[in-house]
Amino acid sequence: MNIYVGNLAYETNEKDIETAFTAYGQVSEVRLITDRYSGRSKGFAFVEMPNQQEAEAAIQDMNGKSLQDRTITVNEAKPRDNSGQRGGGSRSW
DNA sequence: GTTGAGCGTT
Repeated sequence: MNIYVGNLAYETNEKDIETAFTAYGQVSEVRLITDRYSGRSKGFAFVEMPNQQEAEAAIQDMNGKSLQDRTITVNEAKPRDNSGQRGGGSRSW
């Protein structure tokens, strides 16, 4: 299950998220979203957990919790929008 | 500071 983690502090790293979520179960991958043009954190991240029940437990327990003085939002991630799809260079012409 | 980008075939 893909999990969305929002309202993170800029000081938060993938290791912090991984440590926080691995406590509830197995974490397959952690992706801290950073701005591609500035290299800074966007303030949210995604966590992938192979076990659904552990993922739900992590979501329910982590949602609304405070991490580094920031109340984070945790819920199931939505599929990516068109924003991440390749095609910046118009190739469809 | 709130839903993921890789510029060319993973």
